[in-house]
Amino acid sequence: MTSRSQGPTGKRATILDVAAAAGVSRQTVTRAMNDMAGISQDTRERVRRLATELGYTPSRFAKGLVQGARISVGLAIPDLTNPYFPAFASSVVEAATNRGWNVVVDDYGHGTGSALDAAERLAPHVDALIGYLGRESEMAQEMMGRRPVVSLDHPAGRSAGTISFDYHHAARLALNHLVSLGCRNIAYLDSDQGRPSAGRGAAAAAVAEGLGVQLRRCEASTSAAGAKAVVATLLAAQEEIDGLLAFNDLMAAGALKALQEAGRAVPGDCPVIGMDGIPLGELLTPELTTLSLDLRAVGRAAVDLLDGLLSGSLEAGSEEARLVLLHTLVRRQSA
Amino acid sequence: MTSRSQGPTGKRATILDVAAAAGVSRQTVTRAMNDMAGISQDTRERVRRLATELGYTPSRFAKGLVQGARISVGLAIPDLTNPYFPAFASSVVEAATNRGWNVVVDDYGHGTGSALDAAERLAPHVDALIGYLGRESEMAQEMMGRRPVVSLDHPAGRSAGTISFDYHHAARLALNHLVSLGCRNIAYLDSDQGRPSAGRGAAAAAVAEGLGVQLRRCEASTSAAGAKAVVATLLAAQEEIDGLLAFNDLMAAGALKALQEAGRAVPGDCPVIGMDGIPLGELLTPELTTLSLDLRAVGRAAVDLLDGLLSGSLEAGSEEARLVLLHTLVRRQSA
DNA sequence: TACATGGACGTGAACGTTCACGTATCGGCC
DNA sequence: GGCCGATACGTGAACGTTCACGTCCATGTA
Repeated sequence: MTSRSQGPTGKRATILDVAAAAGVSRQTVTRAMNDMAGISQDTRERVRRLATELGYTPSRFAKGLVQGARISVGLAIPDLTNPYFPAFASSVVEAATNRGWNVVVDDYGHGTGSALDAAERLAPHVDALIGYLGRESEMAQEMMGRRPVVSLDHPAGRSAGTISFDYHHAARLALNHLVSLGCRNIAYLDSDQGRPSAGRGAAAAAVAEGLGVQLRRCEASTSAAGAKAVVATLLAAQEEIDGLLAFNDLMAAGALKALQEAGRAVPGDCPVIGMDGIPLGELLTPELTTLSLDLRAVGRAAVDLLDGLLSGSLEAGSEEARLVLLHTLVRRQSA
Repeated sequence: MTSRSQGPTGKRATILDVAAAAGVSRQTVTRAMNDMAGISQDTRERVRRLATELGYTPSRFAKGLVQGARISVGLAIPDLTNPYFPAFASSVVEAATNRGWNVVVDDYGHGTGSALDAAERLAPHVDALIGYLGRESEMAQEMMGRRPVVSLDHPAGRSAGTISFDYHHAARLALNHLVSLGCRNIAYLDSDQGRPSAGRGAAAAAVAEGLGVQLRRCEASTSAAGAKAVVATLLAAQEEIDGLLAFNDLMAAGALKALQEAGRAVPGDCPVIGMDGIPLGELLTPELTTLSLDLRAVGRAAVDLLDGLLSGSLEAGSEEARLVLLHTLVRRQSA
């Protein structure tokens, strides 16, 4: 309102406009804007004033072109609405910021989009990619060309780096514990899309078989509400369930609700174990026993990996670029 | 490993390298890479193959410089660890993606950083800024120059756009309800940093005075654990509290825990009301009554506002660019 | 034969910076 | 008077694309 000199209409002001207005050359404007030597205090201030007056903002493209800009990494996430992912994203952003990197976030879950859409959107704008890409990590790596992709929870993928989890180890921890509590008819509440973590259910089944335990697998949408509904019908069908392991903590929370509403005591009648250890678990009643992951460590690891790949100290696709992390059993009240 | 032609060391391949390798001109490479007309199928494929072989990735800077690139907006967030912010961020990302915009996320909370640090990091890389910036929104707008800043929860700020909340309205809803439940000694559990929402406590106090109700204000760190600790000591001190309103849902969750551990029934002995309506509330026991905000609507509104400002249909700093949203009382079990 | 048509390609210019120089002016010193 | 060193500025080139032209050649057409 005050000065509409260069409103949203009309071309944006360039360094030359400022130079002309100040009656100096490009280079002097550069010197003024970037606090360089070789310019008088007077000129510096005058140029600065003129610059803000004209609404001049240096073009990040021109700057990037000539200087080679800071690294910017894409973060492809299935669903920021599931508390697991913000916890992870938060640590990625922190680690990246510490290195002076930018993070461009894409959430491909809210539509019915695929990870590939996210990769496609991000690819032209980033120097590297981190994400839960599932089987689409291959194509994503292809789209990124030489630029490294760190893909989580998809060990089979051919991305430059990989972070995955030992689900057999996790399942052993959980099932051993449930068995030690006396559970014999254990339900495994799986995610129906099985998008990234298809391995979880298979591992649980394998371990259960090894232990000689009955494992009833059922599927629900990856949300508390979905899990609640499925467990409710399971209980209504008089299924003999005396222990429950869930695909993730959110689904465990839904299961807890269903058990509670059905009048089943937890852990008394049916111990419940969640997975991944999101902060939410501690707030539930009863507090959720879970296969915990140090989520901040996961984010840090992803960025570390990327750093190695970008700097060349780690070779893309090599053994050292494939990390496997372990879950820990955190005992709280629910089991 | 297969072909290290242009590893991380050595300069990156440019369009000219590809052109030379293919024995064609720049323009032909452009035509091949961008699916343009005026090129034979043979050449297109050959160039493409050579390009991936050389690890050629078009420079986003050069491209942006000549074409004027997609809009990218910065999102400055205090703490992705607090479930409120991912819920908000998620809707911003969705709305932005729908418009073909990029979102660069910065979480300034994990260090002891200020919003200004985030703005400083983002400013060189984005065309606009959305964020919970508190009083630093002024300086942030200054750093951004003509580029619009939409600042949340800081109505006094001089940013181009503003989204704020009517806390008097919210406090009336909550306190009226508590009073109608028979509460007379109500505690207001405030955030100690009061970073963005300093207005919440003041509004609650004012409304309480209007209603002639005793309002005991106490402060805790903005987390479930912090809230739990403070409420626990409050109860241990034998304070006569028969109702509680919390700064946000996360703190309400902590309060719930403390009440439960002190053997106080909720809502029987002490109804509890949270604020903002994050999804977490439904998973608690008892389910949390809250002053709910349509979080997805907040994000959409922010992006809409930005769109108006960028397109020029909305004037920076004008009345139309200052939105005020209302909380709604969602009754669940806790009050 | 002359000339238009169109497909497949090439070339100068432009985008907005910064870098590495070059130049003018002034004061001081021998 | 001549030279030196600062200080304060200006200028060509480069960064890697795309755009708007131009060129060349084969094919058809009158």
